[in-house]
Amino acid sequence: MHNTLNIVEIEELLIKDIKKNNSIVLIAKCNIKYSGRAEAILNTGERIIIIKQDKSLLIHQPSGSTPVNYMKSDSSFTVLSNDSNLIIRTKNANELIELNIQEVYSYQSRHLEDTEKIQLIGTEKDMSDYIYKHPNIISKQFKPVSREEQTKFGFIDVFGYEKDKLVVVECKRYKAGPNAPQQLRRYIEKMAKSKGISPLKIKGILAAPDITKSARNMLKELGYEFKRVDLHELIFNKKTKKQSKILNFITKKAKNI
Amino acid sequence: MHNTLNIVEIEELLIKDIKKNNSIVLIAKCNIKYSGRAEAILNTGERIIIIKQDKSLLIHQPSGSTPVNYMKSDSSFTVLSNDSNLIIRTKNANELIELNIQEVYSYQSRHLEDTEKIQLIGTEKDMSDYIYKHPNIISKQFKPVSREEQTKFGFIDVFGYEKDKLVVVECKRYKAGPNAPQQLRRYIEKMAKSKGISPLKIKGILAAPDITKSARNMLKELGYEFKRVDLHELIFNKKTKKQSKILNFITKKAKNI
DNA sequence: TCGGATAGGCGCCCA
DNA sequence: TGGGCGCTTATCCGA
Repeated sequence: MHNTLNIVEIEELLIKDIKKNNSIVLIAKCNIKYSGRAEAILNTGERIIIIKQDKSLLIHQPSGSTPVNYMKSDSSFTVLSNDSNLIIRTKNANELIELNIQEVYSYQSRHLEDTEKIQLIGTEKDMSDYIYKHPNIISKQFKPVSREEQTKFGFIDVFGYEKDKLVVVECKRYKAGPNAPQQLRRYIEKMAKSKGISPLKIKGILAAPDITKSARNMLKELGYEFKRVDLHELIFNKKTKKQSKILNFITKKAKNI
Repeated sequence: MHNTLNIVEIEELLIKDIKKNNSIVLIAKCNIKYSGRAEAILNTGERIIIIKQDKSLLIHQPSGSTPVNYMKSDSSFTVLSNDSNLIIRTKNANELIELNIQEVYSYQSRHLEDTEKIQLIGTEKDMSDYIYKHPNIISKQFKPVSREEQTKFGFIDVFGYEKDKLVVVECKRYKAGPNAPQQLRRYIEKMAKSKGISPLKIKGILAAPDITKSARNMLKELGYEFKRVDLHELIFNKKTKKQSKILNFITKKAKNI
């Protein structure tokens, strides 16, 4: 039997740390009820519980990368002990979690200082930027006009023309599925309607590294084109300063596990 | 200045705990590089780092409910110390995270026992089940035939007929957006094509608690119907045994924070 | 394994 | 605040 921490002491710590806007990590045996957008129960097991200083709650099982239960930031917390159990009730506008803790194996808290934001390269936005700057990968005639713009027809990744024909480009970072041709169709039909022209007058291009078979069929039936564009390849073949800095992983002798 | 733990000791603990398939939680100051499906850097800040026993990695900033960096389960871990820094390198097939830890404020580990799975009620599947069992909420004539079935036309939520007219129902748990009418359209067109009939011969119904204005316009243009169905209301008005058990939250006097 | 779709999705941006 | 949409989406389920 492992050591477990005293429930009443943990209760005091929790109340103090939540008030002080500290982040808290518990390792504990608990069961959970959730009521809100759906209803859920999770029977007793050992989990990692995080209460962040923004008043969000995360409960993680020992496997999987998504939390099994969670609450958004700015939730309110109520703590009480009951015989040998510790109950944490977390509420926000329409949701409620009741965490019933039987045993606490570890309790850690600290106010965390972190003002940094992640810098991410290789998103769909980067892909549409790339196409905007290198329109020849779409076609020699393609002249882009706008990118990532919320037009009155909808949100179009890259928009431009070839000679006198309008062109709408929809980008996907990964293999395009059946939703992609539909999205393209929707933008084109809205644009055609708005401009009072036939949708057939607008060229649709789906730019993605790959496409599923049924999506390809759909695209063909709709009269649009698939253009293979693999952002990852383009980045690796033509590293910018930004990327080369990121990719410059230090390599040293290491203890492999 | 807070106490910080000895980097070399932490290195030893990490190697031991990863080998022993323990779950590990660190509170530490670190910076992070990621390379894989995208490229990312995150400069130094104080974070919560979790290495789960399934060999997944999660790094959480002090706010927000999604991890800022992460790796899937079954990744491999390499630990090394370098002057006063601890480096954890996590790899899987196509991805790499390098975690450079400057200070460790807390280290906890334990093998967690948890065989439970969450039981969830109120999903879209529950909604299509409900419609299947209570077809009158769609219309008096509606006779459902199948639900949640991967037909050769696609994955249709509820399928049936009214007298001699085919009916396709698409369910959304919350307010339907512009994608919903398109999805309905896609299923109906595929079905029409497959059966060699006109899409106009098939009735399309979008069942959802609400719909955005532009989605409503789109739906109208396509000749489909919106049917307000709010699963949450239905569940609350007509609690089943399962739900009433879940919703039976213990109410006791509590210390509000 | 791939494909298709949901998610208690989350988070971001923009009207 | 709501709408629209990408996400290192993750996760589930079926072919």
